[in-house]
Parts: sequence; C-alpha cells; structure tokens
Amino acid sequence: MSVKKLTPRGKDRRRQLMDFAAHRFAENGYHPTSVAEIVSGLGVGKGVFYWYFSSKEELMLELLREAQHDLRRRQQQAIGDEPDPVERIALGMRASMAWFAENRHLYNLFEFARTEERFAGAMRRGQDVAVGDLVRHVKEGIVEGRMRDADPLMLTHAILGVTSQLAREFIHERGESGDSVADHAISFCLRGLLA
Amino acid sequence: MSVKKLTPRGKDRRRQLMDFAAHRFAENGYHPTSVAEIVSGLGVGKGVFYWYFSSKEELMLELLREAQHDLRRRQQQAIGDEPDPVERIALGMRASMAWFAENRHLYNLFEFARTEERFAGAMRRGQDVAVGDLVRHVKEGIVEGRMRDADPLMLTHAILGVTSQLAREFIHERGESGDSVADHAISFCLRGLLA
DNA sequence: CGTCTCCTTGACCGGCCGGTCAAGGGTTCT
DNA sequence: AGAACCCTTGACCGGCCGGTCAAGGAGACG
Repeated sequence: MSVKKLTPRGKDRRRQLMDFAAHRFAENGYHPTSVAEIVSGLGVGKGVFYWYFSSKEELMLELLREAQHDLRRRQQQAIGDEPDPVERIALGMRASMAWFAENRHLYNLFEFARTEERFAGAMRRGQDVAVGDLVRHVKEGIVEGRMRDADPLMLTHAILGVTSQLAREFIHERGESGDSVADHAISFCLRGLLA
Repeated sequence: MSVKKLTPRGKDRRRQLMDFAAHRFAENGYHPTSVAEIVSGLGVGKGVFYWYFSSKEELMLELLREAQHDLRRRQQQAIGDEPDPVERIALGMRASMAWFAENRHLYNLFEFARTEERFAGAMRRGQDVAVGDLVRHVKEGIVEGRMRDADPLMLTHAILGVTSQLAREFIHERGESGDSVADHAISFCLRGLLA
C-alpha cells in the first residue's frame, strides 16, 4: 500500500498550494495575502511557489477557472437528462446551492475577482457559460408555454440573482445548509411574491 | 457673485478627493490604487490627502458610508408615504436601479468592500438597514394577504438578489438605463417565472 | 558509484506603498 | 504691519511585496 508522502511533489504540491492559497485569499483578501505568507503557511520555501506557478496572478486565475468548471460540472450532473425545463432549472439551483455550501470560501473569491479588471474577464467568461446553459432552459420553458413570455435573458439573470444572493446571505454568511435555502429560492423564482 | 476657486479648500477639497478616489478605486481596485496616484491625479501633494483623511482605509470607509446613506435616502424619498406595500417595494426597486444607473462606478466598490474583512462590517451594517426597510413591506404585504405566506427574510433577500444582479448585468455591465431594467425586475419579483 | 532530473531552499533585489513631517505659502484676522 | 490659522508641499522613511536565482538535496537509473 502507498503511504502519504511527507513532502508531496508534483500534482499533490500543486493542490496543496492552490487549496491553501484559496482559503487565505478568501479569508484575508487577494492583495493582503502575500506569496511569502502562503509558502510559510505551508512550511516551504518561496521557490516552491514559483516552481509550480509563474506568478500570484496566474495561480488566482487557475483557482477561478477550476472553481467555475467544477461548479458547472456539478450543475450538469444534477440536471442529467431531465426533460422538464422547469425541473432542470430547479435542479440546477439546488446543485449550485449545494456546491456553495461545500465551497463556502470560494464565494468571496468570486466576488472579489469580479471587481478587478484582470480577473473580471475570467469571471465574465464563466458567467456567460452559466447564462448560456440556463437561458436555454428558460427559452424552452417559454416555448412550451410553461413560463411567462418575458425576456429570457432578464429571467435568467433574475434566477441567478436570487440564487447567488440567497447563497451569500444564508449559506456563506449564516452557514445554513444548502437544501432548505434552495427550496425557498426555487419557489420564489417560480411563483414570485404575490399570493 | 462667488467664483469657483482654483484651489479648493475645506469641504470642496474633501469632495474632490473622495470623488476622484471613488472612481479610481472602482476602475482600478482599492489596493492597486495608491495614495500617490490619487494625489498626483489631482495635481496636489501627498500632505493634502493626510490633512483630510487619517488613512486610505478611513477614506474608503467614508465612501462606503456615504454611498449607502445616499442610496437609502433615495429609496425612502421615492417611497414617500405610499400606502400599498407591493407598490412600496416596486418604488424602492425602481429607485435603487436609478441610483445605480447614476452611480455606476459604486457598484464595484460595494462588491469589493464585501470581500475584505475590514470593510465587510460596514457593508453588512448597510445591508441590514436595507433588509430592515424592505422586510417591513414584505411582512405587511403578507399580513394584508397580498403576498404569499413564505419566510419574509427569504423573500426580502430574493428581491435584493434580483435587483442587484439585474443592476450589475444590465446597468453596470451593459450600461442600459435604469427604468426598463426596473420594470423587468419588478414583474419577475411579483409573478415569478411560471405562466 | 556517478549522473541526470526534479524539486527545494532562502538570501537577495528593485521598487513601490502607506504614512510622516519640517518647512513654507495664503488669507484673514487684529 | 504682523500674528494666527489653515492648508500645501514633496522629500523622506521603514517595511513589505512579487519575483529571481545560485546552490544544493533526494530519488531513479545505470
């Protein structure tokens, strides 16, 4: 049997660096977290960082890409081949909530990344993919007469807004579980406020 | 008649610093924008900055407080003494959209501030006020039987989520006008997705 | 054993950053 | 005039930051 190496190398090291940096960035902020802090937190020399990543910025970009990719996979897996567009939207929202519950720290990372020009591009690309996925379900729902005939892009962003705000407030901020929040989010999106 | 001073003093100087800094922070990021850049952009010496503000952080906090205060005043002014809780919510959303349209740059500032511990407190306080205002209308709407009997806090955050996401995407990002976006946001919040 | 490759070390560098302060200018009082 | 007050200047400081690099393991292979 293989034993855990005391000094990981290769991909393990990379993971270690990315995980640790992600947590520090999320808790402390990207700029206030220095490369020196990251490596000393892991008990290694600075050269290790620059062996695996060409810059702090590159590491950040990789974190963002990976997280977005992971979130999307989670959504698609949850949706599977569900035929009902309304149900697909609900499943996607539930999957997003669950993912945010399991990766609480990444919420801050996403939010920060959107505010800085050099990371905003990556975030926009990721969001465009999410919007693209979701808008298809919405359009289909409208065509099938299941949903109101409003601007699909607006509806899509409204759904994303509900999901991300409830994820922030109740999961990220208050530490509640994903499932109960998802139920509320879904019923709001489907039926709105009015009685 | 009084003429514009060539070298503003007192409150004018303060305003000048705050406005310029807010724009630089929003476009470039808080950390990447140095105090040196701010003062040289205004063509003044560094001492001016530290005459009016005790630190870069304090200036930032003041910007956040002022912006939140201004946004809230705008909402309250729009709502006036409207008796219908549903209409009050719609008026508040419309006012928020209009405010974001007129202060596009502040969106990034808010978003960044939430991600850094030392500013998160101020943001939370501001949001708590907004939630407090809004949740009252929601509760009243439920009591009056105008709205679905769901958790008022969830409904409130869902409304905020729709508002802020649509503001970000269509006003901040795409530069559309506030009014048309507000209509979509309101109708989504009231009636949801379903036909 | 030598050698090759892969990884690690940490002192070091140039540069920038937030913040200080002694000195002086401009206005407005008396 | 001259004193008092308010504002402005910009050189300067200590410290930290992202990034470099010569040197040196540690294991694999022959």
